[in-house]
Amino acid sequence: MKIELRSPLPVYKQIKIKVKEAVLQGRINLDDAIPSIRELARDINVNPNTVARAYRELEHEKIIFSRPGVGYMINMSREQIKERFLKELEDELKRPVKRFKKAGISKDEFDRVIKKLWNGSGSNIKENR
Amino acid sequence: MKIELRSPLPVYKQIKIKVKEAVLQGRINLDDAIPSIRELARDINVNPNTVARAYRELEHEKIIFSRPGVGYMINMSREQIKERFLKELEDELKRPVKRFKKAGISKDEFDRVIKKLWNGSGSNIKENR
Amino acid sequence: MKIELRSPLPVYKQIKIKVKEAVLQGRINLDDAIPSIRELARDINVNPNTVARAYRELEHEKIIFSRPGVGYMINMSREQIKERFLKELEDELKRPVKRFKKAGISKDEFDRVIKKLWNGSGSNIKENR
Amino acid sequence: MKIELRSPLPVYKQIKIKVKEAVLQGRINLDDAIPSIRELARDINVNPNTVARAYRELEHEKIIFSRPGVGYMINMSREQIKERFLKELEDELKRPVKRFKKAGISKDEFDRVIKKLWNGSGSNIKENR
DNA sequence: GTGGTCTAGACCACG
DNA sequence: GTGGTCTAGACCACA
Repeated sequence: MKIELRSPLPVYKQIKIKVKEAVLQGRINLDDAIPSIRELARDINVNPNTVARAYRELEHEKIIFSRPGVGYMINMSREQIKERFLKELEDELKRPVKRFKKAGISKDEFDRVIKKLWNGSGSNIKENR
Repeated sequence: MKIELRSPLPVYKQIKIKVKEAVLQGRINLDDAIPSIRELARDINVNPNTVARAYRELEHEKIIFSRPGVGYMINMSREQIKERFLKELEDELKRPVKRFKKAGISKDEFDRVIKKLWNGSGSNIKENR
Repeated sequence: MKIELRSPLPVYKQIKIKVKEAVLQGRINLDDAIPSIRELARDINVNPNTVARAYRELEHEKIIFSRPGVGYMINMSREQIKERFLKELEDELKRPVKRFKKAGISKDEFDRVIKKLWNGSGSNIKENR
Repeated sequence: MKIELRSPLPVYKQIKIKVKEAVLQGRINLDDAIPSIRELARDINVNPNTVARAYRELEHEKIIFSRPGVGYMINMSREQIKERFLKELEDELKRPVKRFKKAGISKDEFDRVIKKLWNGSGSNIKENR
């Protein structure tokens, strides 16, 4: 797991995303254990409180669950998480799309941008909050 | 100009967007004056410092220029601002699109979401920062 | 006389410079009249108060003098004004030169920049305050 | 870091320069933390808002980056900052040099002034904005 | 009147 | 503790 420190996206949110992505990519599955808070914190070199916050929220979203004394496990199927993920991304796209329209930019130009973004996928540092 | 004080989008950023939109929509043009800091602050009921910050940043982006003792004027043609605006929105869309791909979501599903967003354009209060 | 409205250099200071330059370039001479406040204000499309301020300061510097009922005349020889002008420019160059040195930039690099500036002289809008 | 409160150069601009100089002089390096807003504000006895403004602008210039909850870090190599610094100083010198030429002053006289400025480097209080 | 800088102090999110 | 936003109000220079 790689955290982007220069990103304005808070670290705890980045961690949440990474966990979900790991399931979506099939790297971990339902009932699998995920790294302990302290282990992960050491690995990615962040404050354990930050990892704890990410896990706490994931637990609250019922994506993971904690087995005291054992650790955290995945609590949701890939399909369910995918559904959630789609909804989140949709929310994130809402505002820019709305701004496109409000600025009087044509659907053609919009489609061109979207296509360009889908095809070109180089790594980039900047993130949205 | 209407500002959403409860939006997670900071007020000063909302102001910046509104000014750009006003040019894109042809409501103000190159060399036109925009409302004075104090006037706009009164109008939208925020502190003058907040408006000043928005204007200052627009000035750094060369979208407007200041004439101390006179006011702020538009410094960029509609076309130039449009270009900038497109780039900004593209940047804002980059991350979510990349996450779409990373999550192994198909182009079909992606297109479906995009289409839905473009068509359904009702106002919504929830925004991302 | 052309005033650069987009410049951060206040208009009244630009006017002062222009008057001095006119003498230095031999376009006006000792005891010649310069445009009246209202005339100049109309010409360059600025507030008469602004021209008045420029003239007042020029008078205070003994570069012009007013003959009530007649107008303003040049009060200083080209040579004297040149001397003043040199001193002013020297003052203006002081700070950047100092910063060059403080930043640990070599004399060679400095000389290269100076040479480049002296040779390349295209028009530019930006000014220092 | 020493700030001249009486200088016509605004405090926030002085802070920006000091940060850049610190990197140029090798006192701080890429990825190093710089003093926190509140700490620096206390040290140089100015309001935290003033420091925040300086840092914010440095961030927009990509000289530093912020990790909310952690602090600000240097985001640019010494070489990159040097390049920027040179360009800034060049911009600052442009106007006065142009005026030298416009006033019909010879290259010899100009070189004499430049040489004098480079050699005589005593501290001086008067500064241009 | 205008913009530009600065202070004092509040409240929030992040780690 | 850190940064980020915002308010309230002061003082200055410019037109």
